[in-house]
Amino acid sequence: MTPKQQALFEARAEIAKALAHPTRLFIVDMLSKGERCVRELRDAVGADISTVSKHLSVLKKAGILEDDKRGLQVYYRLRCTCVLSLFGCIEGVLRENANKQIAL
Amino acid sequence: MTPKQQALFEARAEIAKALAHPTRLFIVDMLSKGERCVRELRDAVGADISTVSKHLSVLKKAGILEDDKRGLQVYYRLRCTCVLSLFGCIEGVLRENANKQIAL
DNA sequence: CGAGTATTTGGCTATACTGCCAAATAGAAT
DNA sequence: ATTCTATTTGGCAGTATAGCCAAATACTCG
Repeated sequence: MTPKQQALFEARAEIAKALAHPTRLFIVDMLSKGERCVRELRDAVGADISTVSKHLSVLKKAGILEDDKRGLQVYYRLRCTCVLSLFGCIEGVLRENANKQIAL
Repeated sequence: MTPKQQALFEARAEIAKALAHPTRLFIVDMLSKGERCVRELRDAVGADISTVSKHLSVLKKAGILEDDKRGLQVYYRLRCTCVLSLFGCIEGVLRENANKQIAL
């Protein structure tokens, strides 16, 4: 693995890592239906608001979300919908797993 | 988040987690060109063979790879190419990040 | 069978992540 | 200006992950 490849795959892994958590996937899914403020997300997720806020900042840092403050609330939304096709990819693997009995 | 949703997003996160590491993404990329045995992957990755073996087992457990032993070697390959479209998705985010200056 | 080769597993340490609480910040409203 | 509300940040404890070495396994070949 050359340093150049290393850098490329690290960049990719940053994005994958940001998505590698059930709560964050849930948030992305929820935002695919439109922007939401932190409290709305907190209510849906059911965790401490500081926890939700930290998840949001992980997704934002990875470039998956963007936010803006309007009034007292901070609204988050998807920065590009291409992330959604990621779900499709992942579902593809899950379907495969269901079909061919996966042998561990 | 209902228990049902919880389960769904946990299943998805398992797959995302398996891909959330530069070395594992590199391995997936390499296997997209055809099956390889562990030693070949080790040479390309440049880590201890036990490390590579563990990465492979993570990917296999997630249902992304399958393997079979032929002679002395164990050959790994992609179980479904749908994972490759994941790269496309991720590249999409990276491109977006490059375009709109991402503000942290 | 016994030696040799490819891979996996166990064990350990170092590092990173998660989630909660409490405290800090930012801004709106009185 | 002070208070109140929404969100973020710091800090901590618990848990998980990564990578190496050494030992175990699985199998082939003499």
